[in-house]
Amino acid sequence: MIDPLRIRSLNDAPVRPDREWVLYWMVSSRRIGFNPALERAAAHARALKRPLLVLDAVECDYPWANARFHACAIGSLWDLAARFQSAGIAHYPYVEPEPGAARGLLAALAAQACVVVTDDSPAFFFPRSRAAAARRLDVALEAVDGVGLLPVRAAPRGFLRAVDFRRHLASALPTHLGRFPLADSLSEPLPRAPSLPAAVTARWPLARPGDPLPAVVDRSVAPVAWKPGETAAIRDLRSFVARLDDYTEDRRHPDREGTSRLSPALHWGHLSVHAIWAEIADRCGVDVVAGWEGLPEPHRNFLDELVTWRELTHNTAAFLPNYDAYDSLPWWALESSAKHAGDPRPYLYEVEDLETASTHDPVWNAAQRQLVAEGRIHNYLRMVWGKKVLEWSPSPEEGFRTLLHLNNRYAIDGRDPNSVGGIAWVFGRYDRPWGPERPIFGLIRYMSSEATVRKVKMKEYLRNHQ
DNA sequence: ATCGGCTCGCGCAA
DNA sequence: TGCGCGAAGCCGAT
Repeated sequence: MIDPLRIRSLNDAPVRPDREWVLYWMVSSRRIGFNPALERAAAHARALKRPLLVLDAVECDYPWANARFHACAIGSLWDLAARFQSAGIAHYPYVEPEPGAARGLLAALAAQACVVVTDDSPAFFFPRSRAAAARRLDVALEAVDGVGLLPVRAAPRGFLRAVDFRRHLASALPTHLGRFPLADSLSEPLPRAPSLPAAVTARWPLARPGDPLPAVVDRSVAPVAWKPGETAAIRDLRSFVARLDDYTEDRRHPDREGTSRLSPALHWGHLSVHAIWAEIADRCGVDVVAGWEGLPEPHRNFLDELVTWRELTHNTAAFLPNYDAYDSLPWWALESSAKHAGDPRPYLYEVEDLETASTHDPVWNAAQRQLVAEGRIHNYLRMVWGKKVLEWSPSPEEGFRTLLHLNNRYAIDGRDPNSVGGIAWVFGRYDRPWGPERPIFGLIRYMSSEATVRKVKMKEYLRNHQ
């Protein structure tokens, strides 16, 4: 059974049992495994004895759209198309050829739907687009939260420190581990797939592999080697879990690639946290309901990153107003930064200097080059990368904006509560004051490129990104 | 190599 | 009201 705390009704319109199909408007959970929204839509279809239709649309003018992100979004269409076809589910892959072309498609499919189910997600443009749909549709619209192990909106409040969120997690998690979504949302038989309505496909033609990239999409950020889609994500997951024993030590060193690198798959919804925990639990021979307290240290460390930190940042996105704006940072950090607003900045860079990795600092330049070339920065260096932009910007507000810009434009896991959380941490969120009080930083935790080179193994990394 | 000090806010015990 | 302690650090003293 789907956890009722994951389901929200977004409008007052009724379920209309005499219509043609149940529509799943797939948005941020683009997967078949452990997808409570898809599971919910399938349950409606069985109860109403109607077929299931999945709308899987990629618009071309969402914020930060470019060729890199389009490749991520479109790549999963074909992975899903094959799997929906073999499950006998009608799948409507659509790639918008020009801005605004998709307008009306959801409504056209919803006009023949008994009920519409979509993904819940607290951030980016998703809340606005759901709200617009809720106003427009004449049929019940439900949002189902497949973000994490805990339903985001079931939290009693927003949490601003990991230690407090951990306490909440410890009390809430046992219940929710007992309400796992299905490993295969389509495991139970469904009514036969409808043929897609000709009047709709005539106006919004089905996407096909090899369709050209829409002309309007920004080509200046090129696709990267990361392979999108649930199938690839599960393969990557298994290979990571096999080397999890070394996680605690290896994740610190850029030369070792000990991190999971699963963050893009989580961001695009190609992989769920449930799938990751189930895979680890299975390999360790424990039941998912038992939790990970008894597992070895590397496993616990990874799950703390995956669950505590990831779900904390989603909690922040859902509960802290303007969570991605500078002035939502903690009071002590704003005050300390303000006190140092007049400090001289020995290095000041324009966004363009940063974007082209033209600073005096070889560590920072290497991280920025990795971001541009690969769409990611090694986790440890991502912190230093951020701290330096704080140091080299005319003001912390501008540094904050610059980091969001660089991250949203290049990172394949950007535009996500998690990466906003990482950037906000640079300016003090989730952290505490640290003496001694320094120029520019004030009491905000300081990091240096020089100490980083001493502490972590990154000779090859510096060679590879120059 | 390891250790303390730097500094603030919060939950909890008293 | 006091106490302990907290995402990833840094620096200097031992």
